[in-house]
Amino acid sequence: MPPQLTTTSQAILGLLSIVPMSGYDLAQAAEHSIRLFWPVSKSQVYAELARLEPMGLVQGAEIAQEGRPDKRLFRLTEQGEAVLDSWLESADPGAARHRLPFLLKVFFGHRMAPERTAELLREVRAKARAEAAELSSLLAVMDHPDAAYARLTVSFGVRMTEAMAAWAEEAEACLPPERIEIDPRRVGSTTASALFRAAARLSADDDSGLA
Amino acid sequence: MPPQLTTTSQAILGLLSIVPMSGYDLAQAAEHSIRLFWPVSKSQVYAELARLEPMGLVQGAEIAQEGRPDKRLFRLTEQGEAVLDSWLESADPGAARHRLPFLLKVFFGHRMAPERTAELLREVRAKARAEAAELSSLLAVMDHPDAAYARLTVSFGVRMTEAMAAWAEEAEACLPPERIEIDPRRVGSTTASALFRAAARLSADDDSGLA
DNA sequence: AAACCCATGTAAACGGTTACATGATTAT
DNA sequence: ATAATCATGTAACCGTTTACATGGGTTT
Repeated sequence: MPPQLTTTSQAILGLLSIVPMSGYDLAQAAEHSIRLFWPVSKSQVYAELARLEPMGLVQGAEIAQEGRPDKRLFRLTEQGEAVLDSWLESADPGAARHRLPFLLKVFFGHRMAPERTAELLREVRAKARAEAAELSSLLAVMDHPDAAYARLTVSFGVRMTEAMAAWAEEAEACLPPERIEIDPRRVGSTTASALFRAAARLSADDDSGLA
Repeated sequence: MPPQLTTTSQAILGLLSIVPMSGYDLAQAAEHSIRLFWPVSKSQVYAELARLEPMGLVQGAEIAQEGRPDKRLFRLTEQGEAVLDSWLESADPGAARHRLPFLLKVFFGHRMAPERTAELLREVRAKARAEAAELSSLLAVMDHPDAAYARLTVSFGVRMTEAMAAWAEEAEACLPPERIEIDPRRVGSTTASALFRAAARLSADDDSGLA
């Protein structure tokens, strides 16, 4: 019973379940495949390998090379396969985490003239459209039947970026015509209540305020 | 020139730009408003306040209370407002980061019978649908005109969760009928190449393999 | 009686990123 | 000449989370 593997550890095991690789290869593979939904930095790859090997989940073999540095080729051990598979087999999607600075900026839109937020929204839309296009053309090229699962993750990206672009467009049209003035001095403001209580999934009545 | 504020710092400033609040209030407000796209834990709220106050961006005032613990009410200083506004005014959306464990599981679907992945996908769809419904009913209740920007962030959530559910449904239908067998022993496998080179946005030819 | 709300923090760990360090080979 | 590729790592830091600590008041 390995002492609590992180999702990143499983990611490393998973990549090694495709081909045996060196740390260098792993870092590149991660960058070119799972980066968009589970980034793994180069240093962390080496750190993970150093953790996983003594646990017996992974095994490295020194490969002498000439003309370039020697390397250690890592492969999944049987124990490693078992650990990976037992993680995969639980249908638990795990906790998704998002950090989207631009939504913070939108949320605080009351500080700005609506045109500022509109500009931001156009930026968001442009980026989303560009990414959607890139991913779509990637999808078109991924015709190898064995890449079925990889294609699903890319099509996820297409869906999300398209939805994002659509939202940004709609949001721009929904922008208030005038700047929303919120005076923090107005203590117990209905605005603050509306903002904070809303998300609390509670009643739609009462306006006694926060303070 | 404050020495490099984090996005979380800006989030605290932003919340205080709505109403002056105690650390406790801030933590709750964050939990009930920006949590889905920028989570801030209770401890971190206090840590941020302790950083922001000596920088002069925020100022706390002791409020004596009876019947409950005293508290410190924090308000934005003029300098704090300036810092917040200059951050908001740049139309840079910032770097979005996602961590979606279920996409990792999908990506490694070749380890499992397709039915296992199908189960996962159904789980994902159910969760997404539930969240979409919750956010939609939230939206319906957020009718206060001053909550316009907050509503945009919620409608973003609706869009994303709906897109996610739609993807999960489509993905389930796209699942390969048979398990994809990938033998890592087959060094230089075309599969590995297809998976890893694909995302590199490069040529669609050549199959010399990785190793 | 037990649990939760208000209110403030500290301490420790964790997961992860960035920068640094080294060095041969190959491509531009 | 310069930069990029291959290859492996270390060290320091950063942002964040979790658990701990305390204590009166209110609600169930």
